[in-house]
Amino acid sequence: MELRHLRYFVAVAEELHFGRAAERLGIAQPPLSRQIQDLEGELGFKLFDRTRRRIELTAAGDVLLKRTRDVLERLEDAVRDARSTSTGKRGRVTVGYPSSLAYTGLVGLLRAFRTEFPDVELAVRELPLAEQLVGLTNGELDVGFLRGPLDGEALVTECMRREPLMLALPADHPLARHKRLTLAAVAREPFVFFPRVRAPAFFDLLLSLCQKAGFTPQIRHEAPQADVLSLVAAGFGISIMPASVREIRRTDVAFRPFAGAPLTELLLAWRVGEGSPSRQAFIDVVRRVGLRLDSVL
Amino acid sequence: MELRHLRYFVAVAEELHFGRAAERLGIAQPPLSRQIQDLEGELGFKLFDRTRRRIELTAAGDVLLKRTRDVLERLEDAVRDARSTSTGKRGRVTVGYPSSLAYTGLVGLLRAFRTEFPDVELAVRELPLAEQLVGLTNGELDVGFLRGPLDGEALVTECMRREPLMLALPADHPLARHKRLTLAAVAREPFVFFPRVRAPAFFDLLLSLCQKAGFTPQIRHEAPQADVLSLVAAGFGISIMPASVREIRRTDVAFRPFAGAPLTELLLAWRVGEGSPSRQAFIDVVRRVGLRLDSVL
DNA sequence: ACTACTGATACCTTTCAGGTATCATCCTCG
DNA sequence: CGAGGATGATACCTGAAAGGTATCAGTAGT
Repeated sequence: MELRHLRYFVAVAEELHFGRAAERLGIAQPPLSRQIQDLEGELGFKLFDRTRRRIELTAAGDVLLKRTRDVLERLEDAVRDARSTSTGKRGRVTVGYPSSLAYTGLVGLLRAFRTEFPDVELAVRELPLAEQLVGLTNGELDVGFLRGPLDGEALVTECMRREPLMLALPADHPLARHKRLTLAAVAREPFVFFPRVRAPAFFDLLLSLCQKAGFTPQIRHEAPQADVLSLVAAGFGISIMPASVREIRRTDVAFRPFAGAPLTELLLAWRVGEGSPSRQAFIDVVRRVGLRLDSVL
Repeated sequence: MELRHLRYFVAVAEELHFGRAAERLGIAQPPLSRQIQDLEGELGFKLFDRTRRRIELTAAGDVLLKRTRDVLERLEDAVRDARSTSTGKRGRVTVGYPSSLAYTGLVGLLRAFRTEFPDVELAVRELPLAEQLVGLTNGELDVGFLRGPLDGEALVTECMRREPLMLALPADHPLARHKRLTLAAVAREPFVFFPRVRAPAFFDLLLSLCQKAGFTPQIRHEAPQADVLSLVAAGFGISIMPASVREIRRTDVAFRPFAGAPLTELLLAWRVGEGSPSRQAFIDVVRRVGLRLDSVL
């Protein structure tokens, strides 16, 4: 049995006239008769009573007609849905992001995406860089925002934002009086960093900065990214962070530029090769909308 | 698009391997590849990512797979249901019957039918003969039980029961003392009959019986079939009824045979030509089980 | 680098859907 | 009641396309 048989059957059942049904289907009457006969033969029961001049549906034919209409309709829906999915109008995107992005652009971006693709399910997960790399590689994440540099992963990256690193220190710290600082000036201060495993390349970048300034930082405390700021505010030490973290606007932490502060890149990354259309749609929106700082807090 | 494409697609999607899918389908691999390509071409989007050594479903393909499985399943169900209908295992039968049958065989018959065809919907309607004829002709009734004689309707009939007519008179009527009567004996009694339009042929049969006995009955009261008995019981007059009405066992009505009482036939009737398989199943059951008197009251 | 495996391509064969001509039947109408 | 027209079925032919065989091309694993 093929869809052809079903389509023909529905046409004949609706017209109750082989000639008109054939015309509607754009074929001649004899082949239509034969296809219906073939269908009846395969099914093993009659669909039409051909007694008298007019044909009419048998009880079985009537049942099959109703059900077949439903089946054909569902099939059309299925194709429509699949097509929507193929153009990214439907689907699911899983996005990873570092904690620093929560207040500095992510919300506006997600809002823009949802406006344009309301039927795409969005799953956002705050993850440290290392876990994002794992997720992107094994397919758990479709895209990730992460801070460079990356050392040779099989990922496509696009730079979304370029910003200098800044020194973060308690607002009441003596050095906070200076508008600008040098790394050498804070060589003897205790530092608060995130655990190296969370983002080794970025961690090593910070270390090498200190090395170049002629010292090795005393790392007194480690904390998940989001909590580093609180530890700094509480006076446990100072830290080095991307400039956008200022946007959180904590009054108990002072951000100060320092000499030789490198630019870091916030990257949008995804696995090479074909991805879901929804992923592509998300990437397109990010490219178009960018990471405008959210006007919150 | 044909079912073939869908079946092939499901096979490939499940195996994720053209070779194995082709083997499972019993065809060679190249035609399978081509059919999938054709399907993708017609749909306008890719169903599989063929990057690397292994193929995998695209997001759209995944959507289509789930939906297609559902569609194919529903189609199978539809065919199964239609087949059940074609063999009378499913469907609907509308049965007409005269009020006299309610206590004299119908219940047992319906019980037997329901046991054998639990999925066939039964609609039974108590109808006077005239309305049954209309219903049988226009298709509202599939089968009808009715009392002969019939004058030349386009119906197939089978005699289910043959029984004599009897005189029905109030239990306390003086004539009720006799075991047997003659029509002539009741010539001067008032009669209670049903309205002629309800069953003209049967009505005329009764009239002609009286004529042959040498009198014209005084019809004092008319009543719908079921109520005739009550009027007789109440002493409004006497009536003539088929013997099986005795089964109602009213103690206030006496039934007496009379000389020259003709046999009447209770017929099962249906319209000529192909009917629903359910109708045929019903007729078969009636033939097999017959109209055994119900053991009720 | 070589081999084995996978899907794609090229080309041929065969099947069958669809076309034309015609038949059988039944209904209608004079 | 006979003629004509309408309807679905049958017979037979043609062409598109489904399926087969042989082979290519790319990749992974040794």
